[in-house]
Amino acid sequence: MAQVLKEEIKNKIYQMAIEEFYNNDYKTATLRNIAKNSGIPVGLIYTYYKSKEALFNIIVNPIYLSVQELLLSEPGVSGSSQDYDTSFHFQKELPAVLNMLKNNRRQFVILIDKSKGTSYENTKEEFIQFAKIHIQTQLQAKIHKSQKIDELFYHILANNFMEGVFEVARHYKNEEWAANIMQLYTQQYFYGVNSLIK
Amino acid sequence: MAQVLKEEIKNKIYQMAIEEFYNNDYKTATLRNIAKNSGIPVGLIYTYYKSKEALFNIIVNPIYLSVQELLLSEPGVSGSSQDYDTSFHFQKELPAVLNMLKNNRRQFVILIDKSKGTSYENTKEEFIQFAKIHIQTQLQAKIHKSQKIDELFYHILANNFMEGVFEVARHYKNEEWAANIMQLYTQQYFYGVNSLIK
Amino acid sequence: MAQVLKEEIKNKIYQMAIEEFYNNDYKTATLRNIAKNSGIPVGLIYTYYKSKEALFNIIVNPIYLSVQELLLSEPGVSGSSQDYDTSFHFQKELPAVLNMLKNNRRQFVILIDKSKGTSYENTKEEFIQFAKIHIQTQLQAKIHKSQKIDELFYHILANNFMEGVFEVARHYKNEEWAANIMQLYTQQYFYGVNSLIK
Amino acid sequence: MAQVLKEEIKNKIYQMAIEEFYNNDYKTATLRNIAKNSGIPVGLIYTYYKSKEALFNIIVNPIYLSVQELLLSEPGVSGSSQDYDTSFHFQKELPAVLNMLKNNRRQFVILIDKSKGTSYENTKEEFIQFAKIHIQTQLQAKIHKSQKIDELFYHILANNFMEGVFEVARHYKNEEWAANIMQLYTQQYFYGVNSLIK
DNA sequence: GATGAATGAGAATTCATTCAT
DNA sequence: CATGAATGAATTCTCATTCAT
Repeated sequence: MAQVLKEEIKNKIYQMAIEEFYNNDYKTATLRNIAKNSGIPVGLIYTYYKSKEALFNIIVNPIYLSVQELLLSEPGVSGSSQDYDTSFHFQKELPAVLNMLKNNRRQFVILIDKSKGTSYENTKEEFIQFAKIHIQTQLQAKIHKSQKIDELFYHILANNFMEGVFEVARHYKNEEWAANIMQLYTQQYFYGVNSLIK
Repeated sequence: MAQVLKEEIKNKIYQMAIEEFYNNDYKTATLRNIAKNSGIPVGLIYTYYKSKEALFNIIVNPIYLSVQELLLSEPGVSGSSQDYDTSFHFQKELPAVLNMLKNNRRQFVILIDKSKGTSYENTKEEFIQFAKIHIQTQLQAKIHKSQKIDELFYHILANNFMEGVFEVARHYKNEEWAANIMQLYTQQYFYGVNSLIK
Repeated sequence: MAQVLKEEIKNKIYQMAIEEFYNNDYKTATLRNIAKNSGIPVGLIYTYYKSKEALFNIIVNPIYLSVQELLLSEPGVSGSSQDYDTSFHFQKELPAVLNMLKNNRRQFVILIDKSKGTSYENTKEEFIQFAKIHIQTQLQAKIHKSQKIDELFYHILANNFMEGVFEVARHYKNEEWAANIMQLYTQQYFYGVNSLIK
Repeated sequence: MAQVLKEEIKNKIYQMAIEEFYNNDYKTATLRNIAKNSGIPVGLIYTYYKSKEALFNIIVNPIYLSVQELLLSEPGVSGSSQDYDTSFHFQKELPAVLNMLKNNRRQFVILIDKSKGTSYENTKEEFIQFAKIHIQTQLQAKIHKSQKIDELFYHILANNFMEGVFEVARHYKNEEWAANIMQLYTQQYFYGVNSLIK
């Protein structure tokens, strides 16, 4: 039961830390607030988490890893050649993404928007880099060799694409809504991208 | 020459403040760092700027005003009916945008990405709202009445579009490069948007 | 016992703050000094009091309220018509005043003499105004209509009268002493005032 | 002419310093303000006055000396034996006091009310002590030996009396007004005092 | 002598983290 | 283990005074 109690407290801290980091920054968030909202003394946080940064990491790291995995996964052999749904093999990952948003959207937003001052402060950029590689690979296979496209343009496409996900995370309503938005916006995205290909 | 010296230091502080705010946040940035990098004692900053926030405002306000003006300007009478170049009358403003980026891209990034904790913290959202209104107006005129589109989707489109500008600002190389990217990316954007209109 | 310790320190700070504010001004007093004299680090003050001003207020506010109440109280029905003991119904309040001086004379002096720069900086004047109203009412009922007395003279009488209380507070020895002084000085005051009435 | 100019500047600083010390405290007043209001650079103050405290002293010292002199002067042989006008030989000094108020009332107020933090911070008390000695001497000559009066009561009488002067200084309107108030208030004061003498 | 920028010593305040109980 | 007070470093900001020009 002590164990149960401990888990409860640990979890309460975890939840309130999400609340705090989500509403503020890493820097702006205070352990005092987290403790107060958890109904426990400040010192007790250190029984469960080594430091402010460790607490932040535990919130953010699982999402970091799983999103990283999604973004690094191989495109898979999509034999079909429909224009857009194969691009960036995104359709395949969509359910996983929606699931992540459903369960952990706030951790995701913290990771992306509130991590300045932690070791995750470059995560957003890193994710966009991963997306960029996919997009670049796919597009370069399709466009005419002579058509020179700046590296950074792929970056912007990637950013654009990823920002769609971030925005859904930031303004999340419910699963259906998210699925709907994502469908519309990937359509818009891929039609747009295909327009670049003669 | 004392006068020259004064201007030099004031300017040095200004430049180093841009550096500091750009690399950090408003909150994370310290006057200590700005002073150190300017080679002056901290207190001297107050000879030139009233406070940390005043220094921030002086960096950011001119850009705020000019971008706001761009976003609030009337669409103008585009007689032609080519699909995308009339949309959001963006082509018209392009030169002004490129010019702003050329001269003040870092101030712009600070305004957009680093202003948490200042009176400008909602600027990014504000700008996206302005863009959203344009986009919504234009799209609603074109799509079939029966086609129901979530408010948030317009928001995402607007965010997406604006993020293109932000990204160019964040990774700016040179004028040509920016012009080229912007051209590509607005094309991609508008073709994508048009795909939504049957 | 930790609890006891806590109260002890809080009280120590409170006492040393009275000491510091009493010997200096609000502005001149420093938390550094208060901390040093309390044998604690400066930051610890903030564990017990929200700010310098909050600490000041806690010292001064109770006295402010109780004295205000005394000064606003109705004259009451003094049937007798002896000249001076009805004037300004002061005799009635005397015990309360003596009690206040006995227990909180230093807080009272701080409130009156050291509050420049706080929200209490006009308290002395405010109290004198209250006294002035009483005095004016009483005197105007007695003097001949034709006798014109400058508004400011009532102010000086009120100031004079109140200064008697302030002086007792500033040089307080003990209860008996205070009672004695107050008796003498109100007598002197009211005989003087009566001399003005033909 | 350089000398004339110098005198002008020196005088301007002097005047603006009076303004500044009068409206604030010694501590709260700033040389920056004085310089700004004098239309000169801060550093120039140091050409004419050695330090902030020196400037304060020059404003306040002449008044200090002349009031001190007034208060230390011998009662003189007032042959007449009217009750109150001989007491404290005040009538004799009245013209000098009125003259001082007319010309230097603000310096006087600064000396009395704003000198905390300077070497003059005890002047008010000192002056009251002087007055007390007079009052005590005079009263003790008249009252019955058996009547024991506390030392501090004389102090309060003295304070009371002096506060009358201070109040006139603080709210000074014009010479006539001052003379009138002083007459009324010394009357009130001495009748009151006489009431103590059987 | 005049100038006003530069200096440096505080002041209030905030927190992550530690540690005695 | 739990507690929350204690610590100390860091931050913004203010000025009297000095000093190079």
